[in-house]
Order: sequence, then structure tokens, then C-alpha cells
Amino acid sequence: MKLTTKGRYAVNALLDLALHDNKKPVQLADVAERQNISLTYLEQLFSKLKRHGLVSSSRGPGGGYRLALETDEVSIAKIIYSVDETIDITRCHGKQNCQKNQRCLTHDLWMELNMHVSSFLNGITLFDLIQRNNVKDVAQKQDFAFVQIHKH
Amino acid sequence: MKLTTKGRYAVNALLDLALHDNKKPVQLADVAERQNISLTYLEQLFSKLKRHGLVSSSRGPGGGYRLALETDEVSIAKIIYSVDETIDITRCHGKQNCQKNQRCLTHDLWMELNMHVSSFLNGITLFDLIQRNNVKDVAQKQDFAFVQIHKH
DNA sequence: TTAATACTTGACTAAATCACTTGGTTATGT
DNA sequence: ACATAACCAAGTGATTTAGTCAAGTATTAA
Repeated sequence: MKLTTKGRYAVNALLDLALHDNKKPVQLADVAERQNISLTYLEQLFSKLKRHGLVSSSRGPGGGYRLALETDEVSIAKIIYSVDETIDITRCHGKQNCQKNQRCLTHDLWMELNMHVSSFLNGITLFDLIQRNNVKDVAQKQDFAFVQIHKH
Repeated sequence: MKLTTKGRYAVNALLDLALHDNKKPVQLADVAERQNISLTYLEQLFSKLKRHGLVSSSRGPGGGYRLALETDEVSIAKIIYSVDETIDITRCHGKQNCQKNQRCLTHDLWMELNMHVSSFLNGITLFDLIQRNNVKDVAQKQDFAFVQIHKH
């Protein structure tokens, strides 16, 4: 199972996008600052997210990224899959050749865990997260800090 | 989240131990052969399993390893924890300093996923696995192959 | 038209981790 | 004494992570 900062960054960034999407595209530099992610690293992630159809971009001054789908169409699993390739746990990736071309003793156990995790991550969307009070709170703090720095 | 071959090896090996424990200690070399794991790598894993009190050992000829607990006392989570240290997903490991000393936007999401996974793995023991028909089947095949090679 | 802004691509890298291997030492039953 | 099997320390090649760096291309406000 691969679940590292890459996937977490992607979810945080898309959630930031969803929270700040009002008519105008959101600039990656702002997302990077609010979410404390390296800009060039974020660019790589968004390139993947765009390839998978989760975001759209517009260039030039005033450009930036927007969600390509409604927030309730974007599950966490989809995001992680887009940047991380897989949330699979088994060595054989579902094929049953984990050991000497046979199933290993615990093949089915890992398949079950796979199912648990992916149904959990499939069941939660950006829309769900936006509704949450703890998410709202954190987002508000981030926005406040952002405005403090950029007013002059 | 760390869930690699290390954890899978440990579960497979302990299950093998449980399946072959009848009065005499089981030799690691046999486990290694049946489960297709490098012997010296297995030794390293069992050193950790022993430190965590999951197995006991006896040296010398006729020596080997045995389970130190009843099979229904050994959860999969315990095994993985013993060799893998953690099944934690969050960057901050439960502390809430994932981002600039604050919770990140998705802190609670990852904590929930943590809980799901660990309650799943806590809920399954070696005893449970031994009962399963698919485990019995695989074990039988492994034993057959093992005997074929060692009769002479 | 052009300068500035914004996105794109690809190569590179330090550090960490994985899945081992090598080469021993120590204890014990016969 | 000696074969056996656990125990231990250190090293290693391959891969992955989490980035950086450099050089672009596209768009548009002025």
C-alpha cells in the first residue's frame, strides 16, 4: 500500500481548490503557500490530476486551475489513484501468483483489507469534507494567515 | 502507511508456525522454504517478533521457534506492528502539527482511515485465519510440496 | 506587439527505505 | 567433540520520495 505525502498533498490541494473556487481560477502559487507545499512539486501533481481529468487549467494572466468536476463527484480514492497509481496492498496486485505462482497463505486477507480501504476512500468526496466543521475551521485559519501576509 | 512484504512475510511465517506447531519447535529453515522467504531475512523478522513477545525460541539441535501466545491472542495488527513499527498514515503521527504546527486540512480524514484499518487488522487473529478454508487449502498444497522434496 | 504571467516538460538529486546477503558468533542436544 | 540451529552486525543494490533546477511554451493585458 502506498499512502504517502504525495497523496495527502494532492487531497489537501484539491480541497484548497474547491474551497477557493469562486468564478476565477485559483493560482497554484497560492495553493502552494496556503498548504505549505513546494510549488514545483505541486505542479507535477497537478499535471497528473489534469491528465486524469480532475482539474482544468487556463493560462496567461489571471489564469490558474479549477476543478473539472463537481465536488461530490471527486472521491478521495480518485485523487490518490491519480497521483499515487494504486492503493493496492497485495504483492501480486490481485493476481494469485504471490508465491511460486500460487496464492500465498494470506492472499485473501490482503484482498479484504484492500476492499475495506478503497471502499472507505471511495465513500468520501470533496463535498463531504467541505461540510465538515474541522475542515472549515482549518481553512479559515489558513485564509486569515494568507490575507495577513498579502495585505499592504 | 507502511504495509510491505515485511509485514506480509511476518504474518505468513507466524501462520505457518501456528499450522505446524505440534509439541516440537518449528525450524525457521522449514518456514523459509515453505513460505519462500529468505532464511536470514526471516531471522531478522523473528528477532523482532521475539522482542515483542510473540514467539519463543530454543537453540541447538531440535530447537526452533514456537508461538508464545494462543493463536486467538495474536491479531494481525500485533504482528505487523511488531515488525513494521506502525500502520499510521498521518504525517504527524497523531500529533496535530502536520502543517506549520497546525492540523492540516485533512488531518481528521487520515485519522479516521487509520482507525478503520487498525480496527480491521485488530479484529482478525491467527485463530481466525486457521479456520478459513482457503488458508487450509493453500497450507495443504505447501505441505505436500514440502514432503515431496524431503522424502528420500 | 510585447512583456509579464502562468503552465509544461524533463532531467537531476539527496536521503531514505526495502529486501535482502555476507560472515560470522553462541548455545545446546547427542 | 560436533553438528545443529538460533542469534547478531554490517553492508549493499535497487527503488522510491520529495523534492530542485533549467528551459521552455501559451496566453493576454496593456
